[in-house]
Amino acid sequence: MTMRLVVDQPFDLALSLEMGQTFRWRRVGDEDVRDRDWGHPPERWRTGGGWYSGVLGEFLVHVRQMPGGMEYRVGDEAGEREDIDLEQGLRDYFRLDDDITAVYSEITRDPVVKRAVEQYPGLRLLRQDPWECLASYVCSRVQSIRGTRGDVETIARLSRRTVRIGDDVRHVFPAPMFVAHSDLAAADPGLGLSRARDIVTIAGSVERDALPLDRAGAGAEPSADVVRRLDGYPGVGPKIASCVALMALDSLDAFPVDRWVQRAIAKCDLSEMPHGRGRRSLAEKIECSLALTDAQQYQVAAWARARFGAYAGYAGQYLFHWAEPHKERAVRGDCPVCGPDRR
DNA sequence: GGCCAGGTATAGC
DNA sequence: GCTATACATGGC
Repeated sequence: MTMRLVVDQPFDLALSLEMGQTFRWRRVGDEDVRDRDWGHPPERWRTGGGWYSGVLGEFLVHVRQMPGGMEYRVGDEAGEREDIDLEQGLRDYFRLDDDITAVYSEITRDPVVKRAVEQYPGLRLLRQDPWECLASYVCSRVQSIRGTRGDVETIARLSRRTVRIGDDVRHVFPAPMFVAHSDLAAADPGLGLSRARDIVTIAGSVERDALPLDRAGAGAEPSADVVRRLDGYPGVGPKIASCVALMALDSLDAFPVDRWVQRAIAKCDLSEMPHGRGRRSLAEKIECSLALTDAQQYQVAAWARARFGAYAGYAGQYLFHWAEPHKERAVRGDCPVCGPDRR
């Protein structure tokens, strides 16, 4: 049975699912979600009508965009559960109760963010499962989005628990316990030893104490504190910690700084960027795409909060997405201070 | 073969 | 606290 969900604000399903904030959605019928050619105008990649398959908690869901909202269908196991409010579950996952118009009016005060929003309207943050989000972003460490998808799917198979809609069979993402006592490195050689080891270690830690990933608890404190705590997991630094806080723990002002966001920020007015203590100013390092220290990433996040406001994380997602198709490599020799980029 | 990918940990200053 | 470097794998 297919059901409808009304969405009365900008909402681009394909963009929100495929841009690389989450890694387990697939187009139904395709073997894989292929990387889009983001450089083309939106008409080129907006699928409109195609079904997507994703696993939310225990359930398999298919969704597709329709005029005025979206349609969805679920597997039998979910259809039989009358205690589950699927529609509300989807509204929560897609953050449809966020007032995206209000978000836009906040973050588009910055002209660079404004351009990004105008180019990719309807890009939404998602509210992901914290443990899956954390494991996924450890996989994403210095890896392509495509490769990350493969690794996350391999971890999912560890649960050995499948759900299906028709021919579409997917795996439920395993609880930390399964991963903690698995040989992940053997299951996924492509993941690499260090990432596999970190994920297994984190799984054990979360199995013993899931409090750092508790959404309700995180909601009560400043995002900077949430991020700092996640930063303590092995193989997790400021960037991954910020991603989890933003995309799973409702810290909408968390601001992950990766290569792309750093490149995008270079286009912003950096006059208010703190100088930093190093030989080069923080602004210079950003303009020249030099590596930032952990402390400097936190300084940039604080700058972003001051500049973009309480929804700085939304601004960051638009900047991430906007930077990628431009594919401008770091400054490349025209930086008077640093010379050729060395990142 | 070289460069790149939604970074992090570590040694050395 | 900052800088440079190793790390591990696959795609182009």
